[in-house]
Amino acid sequence: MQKAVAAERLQARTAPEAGSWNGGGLRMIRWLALETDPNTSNTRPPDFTGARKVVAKHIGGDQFKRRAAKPSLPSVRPWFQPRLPSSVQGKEPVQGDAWAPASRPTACKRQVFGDCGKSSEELDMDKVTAAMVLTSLSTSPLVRSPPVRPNEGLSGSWKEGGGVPSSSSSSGYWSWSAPSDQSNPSTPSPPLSADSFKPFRSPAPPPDDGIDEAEAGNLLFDEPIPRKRKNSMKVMFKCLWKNCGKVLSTAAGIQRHIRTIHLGRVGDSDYSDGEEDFYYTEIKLNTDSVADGLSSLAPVSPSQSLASPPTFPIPESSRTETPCAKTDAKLMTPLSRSAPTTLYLVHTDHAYQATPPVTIPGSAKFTPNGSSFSISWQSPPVTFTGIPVSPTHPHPAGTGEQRQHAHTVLSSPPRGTVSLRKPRGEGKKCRKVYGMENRDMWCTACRWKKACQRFID
DNA sequence: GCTGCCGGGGG
DNA sequence: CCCCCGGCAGC
Ligand SMILES: [Zn+2]
Repeated sequence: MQKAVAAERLQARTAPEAGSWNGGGLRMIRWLALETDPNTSNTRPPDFTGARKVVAKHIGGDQFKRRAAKPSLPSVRPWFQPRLPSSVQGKEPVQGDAWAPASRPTACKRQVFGDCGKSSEELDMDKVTAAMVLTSLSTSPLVRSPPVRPNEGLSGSWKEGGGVPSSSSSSGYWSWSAPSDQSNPSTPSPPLSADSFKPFRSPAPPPDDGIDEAEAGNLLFDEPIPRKRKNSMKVMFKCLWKNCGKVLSTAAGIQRHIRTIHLGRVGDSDYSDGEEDFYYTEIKLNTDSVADGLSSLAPVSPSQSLASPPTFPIPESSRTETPCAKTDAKLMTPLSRSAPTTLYLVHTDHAYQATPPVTIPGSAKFTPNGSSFSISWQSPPVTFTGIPVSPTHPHPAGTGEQRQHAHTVLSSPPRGTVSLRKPRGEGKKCRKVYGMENRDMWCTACRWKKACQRFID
């Protein structure tokens, strides 16, 4: 079996240049395949060392060239023997249910959140967003970014947007509006209408924001769970001013409201200079928007429950925020177990720990043509989340703090010309494992400087 | 600099 | 065919 896989893989990876391989390569594959099996290696003539005519050139190229084989047989064996099983095991986890065991603990974490139905990122995002919104209503990452909010703990993505006020309009206002918007403690500035502000108000904003977020998510990944609503909703305009949740049915109205109430513009004097735009957003209201809003926040959303088999009740819901965020990458695994999105997630996971592109196809034919690529690039981005803790991803991206992962990010990856070159095997190969001195123990492929057949990625 | 390995070549 | 190696590219 392994052989088959190995061979296939070899073929697959070389597919792009299949032509060359077809020639002699294929043949070689066949051959190498035989050798792949641990047992077969034993089969090799015991005098394999003797076979080598080469003596040591000098240590170069492959470093030390084939040095006169030492009487390694007996001594080597023990080394080699144990190796095999290990190698097998080594790959087992990756391909198989490596995650199965580990999943349990992580799963718990996930559960805490109570939302297991959807993709973790999305959830996180939702969460985060919701939290933010609650804290200070006024946000709509995608659309109009609210002024300010310089240091945002969580997704710093929009920071940019917020930080940069529209050039037009009086910057003076910005100066003070910023602090006000930021945090509740001391908020002298906005003379908002005290009436409309109260804990109750909060729920209102979240819904729409949440929706936006969610929809964004839809764009990025495919949303498994059907979102209710969508039909019969009316467009309203909501004031995003800190504690003002005023909702008006007309843009003009909301603008006026903002201009007069929040921006302190006197009377009607000047028409909208556009600044108001930043303080309101249009929302689609459903009859029971409130209920919805709550549900999105509460872990017991109906839609979600459907997807998640909540094994554990997990009462407390306290600050699980942070931990969850940090684990987001891993969370996917456990989640996959239960969620319908399994396949997709699994892919991600594997791609993550194994190797990016071409290697993924465990067994399927998979041709290096257009569509398939999506897989390769998809995985990385998926893991993203603007959250600080960017896991172990190769993409250094240089700046650790860089914000702006942006939702747009997704669009870029696919484009491209793919066939870059092979990603290059990840794990250690014979050469590294056994070392030059034990070259005899290498798999044939390695000895021939071909793709290793023993330690396949 | 080391590794992995493609592509090419020699016997 | 079997085997080797130059040389490139990722790390
Ligand atoms: Zn090998």
